[in-house]
Amino acid sequence: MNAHATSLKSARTKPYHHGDLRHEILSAARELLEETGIAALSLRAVAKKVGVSHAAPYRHFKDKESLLAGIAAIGFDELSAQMSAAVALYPGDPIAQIKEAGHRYFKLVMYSPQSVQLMFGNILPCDDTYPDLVESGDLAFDGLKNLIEEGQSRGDLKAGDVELMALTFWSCIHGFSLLVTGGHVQAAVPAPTDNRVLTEAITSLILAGMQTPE
Amino acid sequence: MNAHATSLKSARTKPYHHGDLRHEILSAARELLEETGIAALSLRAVAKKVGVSHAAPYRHFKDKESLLAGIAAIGFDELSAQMSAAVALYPGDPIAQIKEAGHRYFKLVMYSPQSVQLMFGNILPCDDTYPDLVESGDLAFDGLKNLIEEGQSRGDLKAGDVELMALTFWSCIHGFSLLVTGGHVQAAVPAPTDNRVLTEAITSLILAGMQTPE
DNA sequence: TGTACATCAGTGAACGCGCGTTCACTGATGTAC
DNA sequence: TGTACATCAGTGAACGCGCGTTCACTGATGTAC
Repeated sequence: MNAHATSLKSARTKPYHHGDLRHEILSAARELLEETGIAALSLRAVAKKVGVSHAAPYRHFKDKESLLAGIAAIGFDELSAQMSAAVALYPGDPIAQIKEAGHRYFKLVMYSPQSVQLMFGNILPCDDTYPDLVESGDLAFDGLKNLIEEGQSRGDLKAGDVELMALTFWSCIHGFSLLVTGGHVQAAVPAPTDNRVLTEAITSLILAGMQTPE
Repeated sequence: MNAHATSLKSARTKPYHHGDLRHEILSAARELLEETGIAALSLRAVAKKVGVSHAAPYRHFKDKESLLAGIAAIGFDELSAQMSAAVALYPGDPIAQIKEAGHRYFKLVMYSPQSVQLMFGNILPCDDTYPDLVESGDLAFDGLKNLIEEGQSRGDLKAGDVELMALTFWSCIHGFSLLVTGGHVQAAVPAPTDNRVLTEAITSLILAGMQTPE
């Protein structure tokens, strides 16, 4: 067995230096977060999942809250990416873009409800400690406002307070998504059980009040 | 000092038997919950706040989760009371009743966001362990559906799927309330800052799509 | 009315546990000569 | 290319802490006679 083989083997089993521990920690933490909930998420469990000593994360994160902020940041990035994708999918059609954005927002909440709770649930200090997070949230909201403005200028949407219309739409999708992940919708609405259909219906209903009559 | 005075004094300072410990525990727990959040709420802190040994709560609650369920139940009772009050305030006017209910829902979330999180946030097992809770949630939703049906039969609201309309309205108010308590609305909407006005505006906007044109 | 006794409600010590964080360390890596 | 050394990344033992829960107990209450 030569030196090369030895190094390969040790690399396979347990290299001392990890390579990309920060990202692996974030990734494992996101998985654990969704499995266990925010309250039960511990740095030690994350380190264990990655296969690293429980002190290792402190090389990459100041403390536990800083790790949580990192997770939230990824969530906001994901949200922003989904919104962009929705816009790209229906160029020049703001109504379709808004509907698609709503559906993607919903899917994101379904897929990672605990992350959303972390992003919007007042868990992290909102003030100034993590300015990036506030900015990310604002950016997503600005995107929605732009879509509504575009819809208005094209005559697809009624005139009206853009902020208010955006907030109403966001509130509705946000609330609906949380109610579904909270398990309160299956009980309330026996049919249709297909959430894709339900999201579509709700989105249409709320847009109905904003769209110009044909 | 006779026996009566002694008993009075000991009653004032520290009676052995408490009288209504269950309710006092629930009350203290609700306050602590709103102060510290669900994750940081501990049975020991509740007992301390009431001024009782940390084993005493186990006389009245099987375990911590059972106490949480008790808090949630109070929250649902409160919600139900507010909805009834809203209906009673505008007899025969379902639109006004719905608006008032929305505003009261919002105020309830503002006043006790952590309780709401406990009620709707999938913290307690939703299945069968606490059937009262599921039932309470359903009752509130049924009330809303009744209002919408009444609005439809009076010609104030458009015909349409009652479940869907109720769910849309609920989602919107729920989401808006959570976004406000999460601190995401002041940032997004600089004015109007008065949440009463904002709630009214949102409620009207969402109802606009459901109301019959005059 | 008084007494014995069962029942109830709260006590305080103790259990084991997992947590966040610190710290002196050690192994790996890269760089200057 | 080889060697010395600084820097970096991860280790594992240790810290103090607060937690949920149990348990034998004790003080208070109510009831039967």
